[in-house]
Amino acid sequence: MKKSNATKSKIVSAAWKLFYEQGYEDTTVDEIIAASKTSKGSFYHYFKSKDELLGSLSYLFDEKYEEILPTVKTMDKAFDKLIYMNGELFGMIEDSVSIDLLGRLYSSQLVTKGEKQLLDYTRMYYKLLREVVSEGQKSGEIRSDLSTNDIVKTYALLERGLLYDWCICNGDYPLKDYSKKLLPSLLNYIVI
Amino acid sequence: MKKSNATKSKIVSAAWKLFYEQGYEDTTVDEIIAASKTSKGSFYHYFKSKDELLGSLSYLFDEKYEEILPTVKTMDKAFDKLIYMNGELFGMIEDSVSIDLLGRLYSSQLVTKGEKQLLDYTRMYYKLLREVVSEGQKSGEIRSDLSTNDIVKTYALLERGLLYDWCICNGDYPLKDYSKKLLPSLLNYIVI
DNA sequence: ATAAAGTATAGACTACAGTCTACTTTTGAG
DNA sequence: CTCAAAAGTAGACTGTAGTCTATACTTTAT
Repeated sequence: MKKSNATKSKIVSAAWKLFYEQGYEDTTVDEIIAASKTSKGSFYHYFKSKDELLGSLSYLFDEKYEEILPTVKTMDKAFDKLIYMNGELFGMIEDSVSIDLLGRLYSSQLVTKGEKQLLDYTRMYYKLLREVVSEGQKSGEIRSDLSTNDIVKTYALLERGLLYDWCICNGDYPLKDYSKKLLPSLLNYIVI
Repeated sequence: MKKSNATKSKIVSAAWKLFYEQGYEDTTVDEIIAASKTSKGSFYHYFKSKDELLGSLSYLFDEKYEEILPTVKTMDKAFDKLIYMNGELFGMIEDSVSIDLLGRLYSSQLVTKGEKQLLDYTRMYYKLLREVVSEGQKSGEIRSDLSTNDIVKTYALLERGLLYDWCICNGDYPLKDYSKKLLPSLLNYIVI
């Protein structure tokens, strides 16, 4: 087990390098194992499929949330926090995530037999959302006749819907701006 | 061109039969052409890919809309029409569409190089939505500071979001009921 | 120390989506 | 009616994701 993490991360970094250089589809598993000097056996030991490797893209969202956490703490309205978080996330996605890879992620999460990282409720993404919503409920700003989890699930559903749409339209409109126009209206139903 | 439609529909019906019997993934193109007594050449003449064939599932939605059209006409509020249409559609999906196939459809539409049937704005689905929204705007029930198309796009986005979520959760909650709770609140922003 | 069990690596092999090339049938312009 | 272009059919072939079997390395238990 000693070398395990070394091998796994060699695979991961080679894969992401290739994905960004050539696109997901045009990168073969054989290329990944050649570039990382590993083998099919190792690759499929660590990942159920090529898609599962792609799933780690979800955790990029968490890094962003981690990064903006301090700023979020300084804001007082839960509603504003949510809008701000969405803006930062979508801005980051627009600027630095390949739409090909994002689309592949959303596509593969629907059919994968492996982990569904998008639904991993232990992720920072969900943790922070729960916190913000729960506080908003305590302060009376957000309705309490719905559970925190229900509201978080709905918020996540809306973000996924926006991202799904952006991907299926090949990113031919500005994601962050579009969401800025739409999300606040949609979220109105959670405030009192 | 005489036999063309015959061959195409032999392929289509064999394919759907097999998809429902064995699932999408477990049905091979070779099986489809064997069952339909056609050939690889024909298959790929009519469809860019196995996924494109799956795309015709979208048109099932249109049939439903066609079916409920008379009832919709009898209703007066645009808002009620939209909610009713959604209920009927989602009810039909819940009852008679395999979630495996729906998930595959939503998955493949994100990555297909072929037609994106979900975005085919000539479909009955979009036609009827445009009609309802446009009438609602004329009667002053729906806000007119947004274009009919923008509102229709948003409505479609929400439905896709709801369906994406239902698929990714493996259909482990009742789609129609869930939407009945959520959609009216979300749609509030389109009414005056 | 050594055996046994568990974990990791290797690469040959398989299954299947999709391509390619050659052939056949249909269409329609003159 | 003829014949050239277009549309359709056939199946052998290719590329690649994923499987399988064999071997090597690591850990734990006695």
